[in-house]
Amino acid sequence: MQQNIFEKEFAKETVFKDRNLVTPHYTPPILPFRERQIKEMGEILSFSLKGKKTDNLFLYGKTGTGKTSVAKHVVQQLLDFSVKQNLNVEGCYVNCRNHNSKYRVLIKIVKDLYPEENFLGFSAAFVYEKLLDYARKGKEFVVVLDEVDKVKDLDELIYSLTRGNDELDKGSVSIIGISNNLMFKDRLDPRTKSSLCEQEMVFPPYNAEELREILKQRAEMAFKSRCVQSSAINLAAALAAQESGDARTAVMLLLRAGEICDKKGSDKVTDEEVKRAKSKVEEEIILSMISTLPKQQQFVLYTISSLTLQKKGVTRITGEKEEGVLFSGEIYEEYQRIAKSHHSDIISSRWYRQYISELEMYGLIFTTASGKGIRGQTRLIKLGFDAKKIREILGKEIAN
DNA sequence: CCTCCACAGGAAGCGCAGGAGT
DNA sequence: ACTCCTGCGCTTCCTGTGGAGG
Repeated sequence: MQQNIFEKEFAKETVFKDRNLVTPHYTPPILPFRERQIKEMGEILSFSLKGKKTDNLFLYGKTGTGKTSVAKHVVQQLLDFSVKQNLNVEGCYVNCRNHNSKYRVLIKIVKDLYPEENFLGFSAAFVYEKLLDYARKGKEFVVVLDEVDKVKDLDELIYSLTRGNDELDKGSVSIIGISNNLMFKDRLDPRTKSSLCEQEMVFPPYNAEELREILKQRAEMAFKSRCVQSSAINLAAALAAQESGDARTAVMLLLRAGEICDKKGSDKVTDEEVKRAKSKVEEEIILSMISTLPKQQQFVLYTISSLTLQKKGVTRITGEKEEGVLFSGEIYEEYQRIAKSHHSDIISSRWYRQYISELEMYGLIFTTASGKGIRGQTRLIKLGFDAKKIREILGKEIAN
């Protein structure tokens, strides 16, 4: 008799108790080291329970610092409490990466309010009225806009949402904006800025100590008991902390390490698996950052990684030596050659500089102003990740 | 000291796509 | 269906800057 192909997979030994709990989507019920932010946010939102409009709130901090988790957590608690006490508070979460225009955000909100109806195709004004109708029933409405910097016409969205408050005598609309881009705030229309940022909260990165606690807590929930060595947790925390203090990377390390264990039939996560997971997670992070970049920007980054591999280092006139540092100008020249050889257009040097600034913002490269020993004013550019990996990944990306 | 270098980065404008208004 | 409008990606043009070199 032939064996069902799933039988073997199903019976396979695993170190996981519940694998879902170490995926990035999962929000744990307890958020360590964010008590202050939770309390502060709770205080701000509590006004809605008394039937008042709460201040709009803007959260920022790097990726994996718990912004989304805290926001979801507090809003959920608010809604739970509201239901229990029979109060008129309503909330909604929108990820603006998927809903990246005023219209799409409004559609998403209204669809959450009226799940059985479909508003796709209706005019923006109609959808907006629908939203106000809802608030007119005396609802205090809290909208969480995650990755709010991705909205194309953000000024108008914020304006529309806040304008609602003037037209309503009962009920209100409050906004919680989340962003990991600090610069973005300064590019906003001053009016938008002042209304969105009535209150602000900063989320600092976690340090190694804090990450260790977080991972310990997750490991206990997600893995079978005694399947994860404590030294492995320490290592994962240390690795994530020196990279960025990003809890998401730290958790991903644990997840991939566990998967590596399962694959080779081992029943214990040790330093060895974490080390191997590190390279895998790094690749995933690089790929997720790189794949959405414009083609020309990919060429620029590819050029930087190629040159980094070719050159051993720059000797300054002062005698000190630095590894893997490139001049802005030489990159642009090489970029033109590479783009040409791919029969691609070539961007102007001005726009190239713009791309360089963006790459720095994403943390893919580091730049420093040329100081003593270098003639003229230029930027010295250094890769933020392993050159070989970036070139390898980009090579595939550019090919298609 | 002045001049030149090798860029940085602001301002203005251009062509295009996609949405709103009619 | 048609114009009009607007944001976006990009170019062109330009002024600014810190140090090298004479």
